[in-house]
Amino acid sequence: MDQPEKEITITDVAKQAGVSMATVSRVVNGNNNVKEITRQKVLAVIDKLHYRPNAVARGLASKKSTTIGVIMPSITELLYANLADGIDDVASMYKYNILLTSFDNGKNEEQQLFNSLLAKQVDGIIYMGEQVSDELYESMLNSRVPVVFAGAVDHKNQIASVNIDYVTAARDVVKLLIDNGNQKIAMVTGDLKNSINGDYRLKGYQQALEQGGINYSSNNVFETVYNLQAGAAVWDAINDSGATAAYVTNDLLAAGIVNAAMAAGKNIPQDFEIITSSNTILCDVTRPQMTSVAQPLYDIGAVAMRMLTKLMNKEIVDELEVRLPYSLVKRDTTKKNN
Amino acid sequence: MDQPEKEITITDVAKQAGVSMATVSRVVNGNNNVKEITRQKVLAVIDKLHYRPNAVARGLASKKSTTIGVIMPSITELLYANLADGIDDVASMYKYNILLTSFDNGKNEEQQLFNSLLAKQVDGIIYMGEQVSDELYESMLNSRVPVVFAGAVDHKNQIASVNIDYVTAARDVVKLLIDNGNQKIAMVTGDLKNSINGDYRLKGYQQALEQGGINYSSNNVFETVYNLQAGAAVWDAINDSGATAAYVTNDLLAAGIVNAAMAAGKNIPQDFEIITSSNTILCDVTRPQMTSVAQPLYDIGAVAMRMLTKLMNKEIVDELEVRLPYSLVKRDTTKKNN
DNA sequence: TTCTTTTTTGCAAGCGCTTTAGATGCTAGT
DNA sequence: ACTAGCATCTAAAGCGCTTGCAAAAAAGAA
Repeated sequence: MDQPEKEITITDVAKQAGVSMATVSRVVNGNNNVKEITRQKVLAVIDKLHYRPNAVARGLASKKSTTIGVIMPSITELLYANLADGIDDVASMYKYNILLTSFDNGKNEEQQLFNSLLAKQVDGIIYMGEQVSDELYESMLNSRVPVVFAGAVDHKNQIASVNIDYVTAARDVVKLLIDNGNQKIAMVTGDLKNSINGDYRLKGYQQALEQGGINYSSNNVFETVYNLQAGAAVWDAINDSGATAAYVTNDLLAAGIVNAAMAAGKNIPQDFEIITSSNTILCDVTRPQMTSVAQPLYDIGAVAMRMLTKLMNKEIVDELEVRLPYSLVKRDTTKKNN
Repeated sequence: MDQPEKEITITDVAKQAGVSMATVSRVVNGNNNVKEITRQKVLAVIDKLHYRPNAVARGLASKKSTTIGVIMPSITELLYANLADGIDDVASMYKYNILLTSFDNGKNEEQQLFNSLLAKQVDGIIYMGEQVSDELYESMLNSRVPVVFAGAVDHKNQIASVNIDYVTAARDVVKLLIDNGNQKIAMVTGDLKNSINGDYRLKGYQQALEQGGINYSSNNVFETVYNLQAGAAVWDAINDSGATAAYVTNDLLAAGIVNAAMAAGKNIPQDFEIITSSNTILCDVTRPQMTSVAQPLYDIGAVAMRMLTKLMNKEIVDELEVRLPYSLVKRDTTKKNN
């Protein structure tokens, strides 16, 4: 009884059903060239034997693994978790499995992850990192399988990507802060080498200032890391700078700032306004609740995955660089107008 | 140039290096039976050709995929994300890739996910769901590959699992609430059919009450779902019940309650105390910050994965049911004693 | 040197499935 | 009855790699 019951293979099914392997294969793969009665016969045997095709063998023979690779920074960051959620749903909708790899920021192991995914013969890859090295970029361009960026920008615009327009999003919210009467607005950001921050958001911030007739000063840009402590730590500097509002690029960081400001006795939003950038659940948890750019994270992931299916399928993709609409969710860290 | 440059295979390497495939295979797999000079020669060719072994072919030939499957509820729930984080780290430490599958609670698709993972020839599976159907349980027991539960209990204690002692954890915190002078303590929980809630935590809650000489009443047990709105929604009922403290089984739910109570003008912790159960980042984000059972989520995931490696390796595992120590992190939703 | 051992290699048989080329059996047309 | 034309099906060649077995080479032993 307890002996490792031999796995049943396509041969077993073929034998029992009195047909060839090829026919079983056709039935399993839904190929039409099988007489209905034969199909039934085969299906019956499959059912009886609990036959389950070996996906590895299938992959080797067909050169398709029905598996996609996902490269992401920490899975515990809500931003990425939400993107992954969208990817996952669409992937399973199209019967793809997900090979998940994440990297500790810093170590340049992304290239390695990428290679290992290729070695596993994934049919496509979704990348959600922050900055790709030239080498990795090169690998992606020459890759045998399609690559799509989700929530990550390709400055050279050669790789498919799904994002929101970070520039206008930043500009919009900073404009709102200006309209609300703020003259000195801090931008609190993560690594500026990440071009979403350093190129796009910063540009939007600067554009808004310019349009509002406010001089830009790098002194108002606070570069730090994405965690609560950093938020608390940076608060004093922000406050000392005389800023009356802050545009923050990360919800957790923003939560830290909100709490630090509250603890310092600031009255939010009357004395200080804050807008954050991802609209994760954290925006609803803090008190006051945070106004935020609402990135359609789930959708970004979902659309990226959908795009990948098309690419894998050699279908034409009209637009390589997709920009999904974002909105602004006003909560309680910004003043209510009229 | 743009023609799909043929993938280089072990044959190419063998030919170029003037050795047999077998030798190349040995070199690649670190088999010792290769003369050093030969090894160097082969490695040089591998390097030159950028040879990368096809993991699928390897898997088929060796019957090992160096891939494990992970079955989890929503990836966006911090609890699971943290478990997954630990799993991921240890998995990559042991060179395993992760095939991630998640399910929308409710639909009984877990069995299907399990089967699809087996079809993909994973070498082992980590399960993090809440309740396994009898059918699925049976499949797991008879599975060709080992299965480990992470943060999920096996009431029948036949499948390897890693958890904390939910009973004593619940008892401890409820005892603390009693010691703090509360006579009527609510338990706010998710689905009681999930045995972590319905069997373990509830039991701990009851034990603490009993030891404190307080009568248990199911009226003080509030069963709901895990989100912010539910927390807000259940608050009135809790308050009306006359409870002066609550033991909550989920951080997001707890955050909802904290905020609702504060909004209702309650003074926390003087008027109302709250203890939650997972010590995720949410505990630090709310104001007041939440006292919580500190489940070592990352470690649970890591240990589960480590156990799985042993199981996959046919090593002996002394204890099938691992209980990791938990602690209690006192923050500001409970009174400071002296 | 010759015979053993031991170390290195190569051969070739699969792993379980897909897929192409061609066989077989039917139906219909003439 | 004979053949063309389809619908079905089978045979068998891989897919790229691992691995047991045996041969070849190298190293000792006598």
